[in-house]
Amino acid sequence: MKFLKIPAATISRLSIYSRALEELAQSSETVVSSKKLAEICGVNPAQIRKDLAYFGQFGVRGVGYFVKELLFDIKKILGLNRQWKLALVGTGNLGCALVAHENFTQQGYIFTCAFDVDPIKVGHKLATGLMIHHVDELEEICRQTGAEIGVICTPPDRAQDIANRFQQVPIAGILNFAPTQLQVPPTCKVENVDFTVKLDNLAYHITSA
Amino acid sequence: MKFLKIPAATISRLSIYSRALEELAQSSETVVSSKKLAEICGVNPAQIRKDLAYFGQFGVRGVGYFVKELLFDIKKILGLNRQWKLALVGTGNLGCALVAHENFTQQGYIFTCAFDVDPIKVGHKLATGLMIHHVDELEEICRQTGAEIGVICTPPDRAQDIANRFQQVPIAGILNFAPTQLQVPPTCKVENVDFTVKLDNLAYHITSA
DNA sequence: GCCTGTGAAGACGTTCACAGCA
DNA sequence: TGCTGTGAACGTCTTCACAGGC
Repeated sequence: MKFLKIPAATISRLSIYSRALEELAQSSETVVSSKKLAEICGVNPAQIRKDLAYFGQFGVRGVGYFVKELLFDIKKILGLNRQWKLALVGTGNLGCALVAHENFTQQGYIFTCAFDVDPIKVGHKLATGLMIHHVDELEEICRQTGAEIGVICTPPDRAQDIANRFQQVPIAGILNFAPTQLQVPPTCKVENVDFTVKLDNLAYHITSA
Repeated sequence: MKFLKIPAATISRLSIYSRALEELAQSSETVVSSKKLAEICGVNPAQIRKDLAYFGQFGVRGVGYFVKELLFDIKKILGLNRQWKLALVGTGNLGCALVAHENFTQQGYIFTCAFDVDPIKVGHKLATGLMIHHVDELEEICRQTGAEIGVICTPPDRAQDIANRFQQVPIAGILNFAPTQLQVPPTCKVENVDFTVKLDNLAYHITSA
């Protein structure tokens, strides 16, 4: 079924299903129907079945889905059945908050290196013990530590330069917190996390309500 | 033209256009074509014209758009021609990083109050001077400070409770950083900022590339 | 000639409705 | 009976292509 093009929205929902299933597993639920899972995740039940259908058949007709099995399968689909090594660039408030964020580690995302341009920071360690290197060493240290995903927490005017350097490593994915549209080759996947856009959405909806 | 239903994606793009136009204005560009703006924002030129068409006619045929005028108009559409008061709940690493975030203030988003449950934090001030109140006082202080948008930076298991309390204020919009699907009445608009979902997207795309 | 504004066409994603099976 | 799996219908968003106007 890998031939069909899978909607990006499907992947995001799988991630949400996975979280819901983890909670269900902790509540010792063994079976869940698409209807119940849909309620928890706030989507249409048919949507869940369609999303899963892209990857195979995971349920039992008349019964539903076995929570642990489905969780395992979804994690495998998403590639979460292993650890992912992250490289942080920009150790400001936000960058530090991310490194300290427990959810990441729980889900198998590990920061293996951190970078900054501030000479006062370079050579020192973050609260978690992670050493801060100068951005000039980015390519070398990323390769040494085997970083696979880059996390950009720099001011917007520095972000594109960092994205370019990541291509030299090369790094396959970038999580971009800088409010800029990065230009990268198609071999590199970028996901933007854009607080301001989200706030603007709220402002618009409140204004025109 | 307000009768037509406007795609959510259009609003998000307007926000991105607005940022691009701000940069153009700073570079002293006076006119921009949909083609050029599209390149900067990484979208189709027709998309930009369609997005704007929902709200009126802003360009000059054969010429393009006047940067400052269009910027002004888009900001007005989004409701960014005024200040917005934010209430922060959860003063962990992430919450503190947000309060300190300069982009917010620049765009007219101001934190007017902060809350936590930790008795060690309550009564103290954040680095910006913002006093931390106990969550029990949320409704009262939000009303006093006129907070319009709530920002949830609590652990996921506390997020729904906070969302409920926000309804009592009432608050019209929530920016939710907790990895949970909040249940709220239709009068309250929620925007989720979900790092883990984004990382999972990267993991998936890298894995199945 | 050039670029916007926009109806029409096309692509895409979601929901329906029911067949298939425990 | 109950719930999954799925083709078909539907609705939405994006892109095309060209008319309209500077």
